[in-house]
Amino acid sequence: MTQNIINTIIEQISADGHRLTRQKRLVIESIAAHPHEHMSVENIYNYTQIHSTDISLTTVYRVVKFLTDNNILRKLNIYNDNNYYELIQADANMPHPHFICQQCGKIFDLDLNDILPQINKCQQHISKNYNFKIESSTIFYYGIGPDCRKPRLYK
Amino acid sequence: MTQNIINTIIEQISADGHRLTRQKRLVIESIAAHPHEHMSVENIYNYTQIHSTDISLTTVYRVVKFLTDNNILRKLNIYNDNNYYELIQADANMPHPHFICQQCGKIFDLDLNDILPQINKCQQHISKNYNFKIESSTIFYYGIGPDCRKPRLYK
DNA sequence: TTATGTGCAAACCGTTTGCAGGTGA
DNA sequence: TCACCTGCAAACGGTTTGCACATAA
Repeated sequence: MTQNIINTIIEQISADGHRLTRQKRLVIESIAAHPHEHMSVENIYNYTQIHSTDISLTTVYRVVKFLTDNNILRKLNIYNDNNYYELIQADANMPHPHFICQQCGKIFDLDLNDILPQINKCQQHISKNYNFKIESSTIFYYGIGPDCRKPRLYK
Repeated sequence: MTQNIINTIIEQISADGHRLTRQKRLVIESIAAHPHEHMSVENIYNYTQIHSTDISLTTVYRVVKFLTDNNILRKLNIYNDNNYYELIQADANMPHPHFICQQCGKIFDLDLNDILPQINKCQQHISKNYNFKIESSTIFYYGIGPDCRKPRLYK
């Protein structure tokens, strides 16, 4: 599973004629090992250090930029000023909202298959009424997540 | 109109027991004079300088933070790494999406009264299925805006 | 009068860059 | 071989902070 992700990315890189270095491989492995996390550059760097110190923070920045430019990673824009990245998988073109818990900071991916019709209706409305050509969207909901919603003490 | 906005904000500030200084007034006037723009701290600073040089960039940062903490401004999170701010008006609790033109960088406010039912349905779905308490949301669409969509040369 | 606000310069911190040396294809 | 990649240290740019002075209430 994780290995599949790694292989796919590596194939994509060489197919595009880019070099596969030790450092790129390290970053890719670190990201693919945590496919459902949203990681900052520093997070990724820390993961790489577990397996090898043979990579610098500068290079992680460069590889992350490389992966983002090549549509393997996507940069999220969350209001806490840190930049987070996530893997772009097969569902790349699906609207893909996130929920951020304001208490613990955890980021959740939302699967919106059930309400795709509503989402699409919104996009169509906007395209039509404003004459916009929509290429992508980022949707963040902020609030309190399930882990931080305290159970009632009595009912 | 603009004066209304200014008065409302000033009232709110003194009602909350905060001091009203020359500098705060300058920032508020600069923002209120352009109620439909999304401005960076530097933009705001530049507007203040038109009317008076009696304010520093540092103070603009501090006043913007003050206004944000007091729910007069809202910070937007757009992927181009600059922080932009907008006035929170009476419609504060309405979902309030934006569209960003990737060509010219212009930011558009979207009025979604017509499709509020769809929007609300999405939020309800998320709250229910994931057990989230949603407090706010930021929705950005990226693409090409009407000004940058070239007219066809022939049809 | 005095708690707060302000200006300046310096610190901060995430990110980028120049350069000399290393390495994948 | 050689174009591209990497590490280091230094630069960068937006933002914050410490401190002495100024000012609204």
